[in-house]
Amino acid sequence: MDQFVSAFTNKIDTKGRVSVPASFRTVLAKDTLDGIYCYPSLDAPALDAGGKRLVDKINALVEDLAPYSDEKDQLATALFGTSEILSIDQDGRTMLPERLREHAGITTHVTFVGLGEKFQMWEPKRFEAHLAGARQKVRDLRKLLGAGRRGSGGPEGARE
Amino acid sequence: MDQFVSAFTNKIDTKGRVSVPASFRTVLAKDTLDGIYCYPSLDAPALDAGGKRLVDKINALVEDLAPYSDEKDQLATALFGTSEILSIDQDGRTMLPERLREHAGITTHVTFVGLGEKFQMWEPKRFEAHLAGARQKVRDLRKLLGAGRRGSGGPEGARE
DNA sequence: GCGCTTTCCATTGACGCCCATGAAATCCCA
DNA sequence: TGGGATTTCATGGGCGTCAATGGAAAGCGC
Repeated sequence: MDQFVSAFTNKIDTKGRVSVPASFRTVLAKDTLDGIYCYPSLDAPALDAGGKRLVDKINALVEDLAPYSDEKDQLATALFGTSEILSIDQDGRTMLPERLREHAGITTHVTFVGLGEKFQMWEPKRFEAHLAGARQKVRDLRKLLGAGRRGSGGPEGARE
Repeated sequence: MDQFVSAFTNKIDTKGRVSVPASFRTVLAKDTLDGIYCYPSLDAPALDAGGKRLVDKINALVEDLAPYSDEKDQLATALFGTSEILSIDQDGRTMLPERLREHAGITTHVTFVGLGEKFQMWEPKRFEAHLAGARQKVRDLRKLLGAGRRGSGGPEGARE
């Protein structure tokens, strides 16, 4: 598997370490830059994270802009300036800097959420709320799109 | 990693020395001209800095302009004329000349901000404000960019 | 000699590396 | 197919190393 899938909640220990879910580590190993590329989500109290693929994507975005343009510097500031390369120790744990923890409101536990080519880290309670909202949105959307078909309220195609 | 990433705030000591963040030093070491190439940002109260790659890029930019044109002279003056090569001592510290500190309003602390191929130095408070603006701008920008692609919620318009 | 700059050394706290433990999942074999 | 043995994972803690910072010592010009 080369995608981040499913959700896991792990504990932050007294030294500030958290285990990265084993399955995520496997994905990162194939896509690595020797660590986790991580930055605050722009519009959610969460952290976006991924491997080299994610970095390449961001680089492409920035490279597209004219050199020495205001936009380029601003984009680079918002992306690279707020990012961190999180190292993973040999036991598969990482440490979240204060700045990142604060953005996500993370204190004692972290929920890792797979989103395919990247993943997010959430404060567990907040993620629960976020998920509930997201699922409601999907239900609404489906009503509009798939008025003809029916899965009714049934099987959850998502995670839980 | 061969890019300047993340942000660090370090202190200027009584002798005017500041530690260059270790991760930046690593990048510079691979890209070195034995020091830091540094000049006042053109449109921000900050300092732009980098290694050989940055110098090459600036050269290319200048060379692109018509020979003997006013633009070329002006750009060359604005960039090269105000630049400095900052040395790094064996403990990884450098010293900012008065002229540069003044341009950025730097007094007791310096925030080093990675922008990928180069980095900037800011007075911490000013950077905070600048960052808030940059993030907002990127949010707006993304709405524009993402509007054309996949129906709204699709993953990866940019990030998030 | 005196002030200023540059090199070297010392401190402290953070982080990486190593090993240990216990729980859960997996495997294996009767 | 069931149950014990083995492996994988998440978590805890001790310890050495390195980075950031402060201060002392040594070179240089006036």
